[in-house]
Amino acid sequence: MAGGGGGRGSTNLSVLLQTQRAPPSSEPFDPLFLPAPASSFLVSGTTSMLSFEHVRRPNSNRSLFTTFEQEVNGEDDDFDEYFLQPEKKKKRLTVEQVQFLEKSFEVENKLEPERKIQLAKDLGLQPRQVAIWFQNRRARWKTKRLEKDYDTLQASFNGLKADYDNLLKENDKLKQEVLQLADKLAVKGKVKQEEPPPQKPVEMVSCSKSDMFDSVSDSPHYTDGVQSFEPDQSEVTQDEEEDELSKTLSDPAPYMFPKLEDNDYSDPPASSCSFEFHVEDQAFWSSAY
DNA sequence: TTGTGTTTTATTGCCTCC
DNA sequence: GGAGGCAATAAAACACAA
Repeated sequence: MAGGGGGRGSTNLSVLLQTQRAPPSSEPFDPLFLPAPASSFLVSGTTSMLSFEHVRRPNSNRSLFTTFEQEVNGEDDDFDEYFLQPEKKKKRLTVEQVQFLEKSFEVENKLEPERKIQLAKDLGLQPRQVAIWFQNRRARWKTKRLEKDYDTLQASFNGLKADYDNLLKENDKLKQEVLQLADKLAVKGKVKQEEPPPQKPVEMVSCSKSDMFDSVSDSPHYTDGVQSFEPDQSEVTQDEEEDELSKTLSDPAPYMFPKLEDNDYSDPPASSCSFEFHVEDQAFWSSAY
């Protein structure tokens, strides 16, 4: 390959064409910057280069410039032996060339050989230059992508960290509440120890109540095939209620009725509780059969 | 004009794939 | 083993402040 030297061991071309923009008037004419047909430096039908800038690389025997045809055909010549000039190592591509390459890069950031040659033809560049441009462009793209990925990860990390910090604060707050409530409980416990101990802890009663009775309505709810009903509590004090509950727990029979089986149409049991068998329901039962 | 930092072009050496 | 890709690097070209 042209200029690559080093471990590439490729085409070993020695003559490179200068392919840059039209140089300042003080510089030699740059033939390849013009569209191929307009390039006047090429002797028709040959690959000879007789009138263009011709320089060597510092650490290579290769000239900076070669014709596209030479690169493609693998030709070389010894003209560079005669055209040693002050070094002009690198030239920037024109804005138009770069824009063209950028558009091509957007389409596909890898370069197949055919595409490389076509681009080189279109731009008046060496295929090697096109390849180098794509390589460098990929490197820049990769760097930018890494920066973008880093920013994304950083933002994600910041968000998660904020969430984590909030959770820590909330956790601390809840711990404080737990401690305060525990303190209150301890104080209450001391006070109650001085009084005669209650037969059943209040917590247990309330808990049992909610298990036994629907907290929303006074009507009984049906539990696992057994109808239970709530006694009229209007005349029951809390102590009595606890006693009743104790009874319930020890002997629930008085508060339970056998489940109505599908074929059991007997009247519901009369009782003094709030469980009522409404007239409409009776009509329903009688009409249903 | 010059010093300095950045960008772009190109080289080199190594690696992988076919 | 050759071709091509990539990372690291050199160095020219460029931008810009002082």
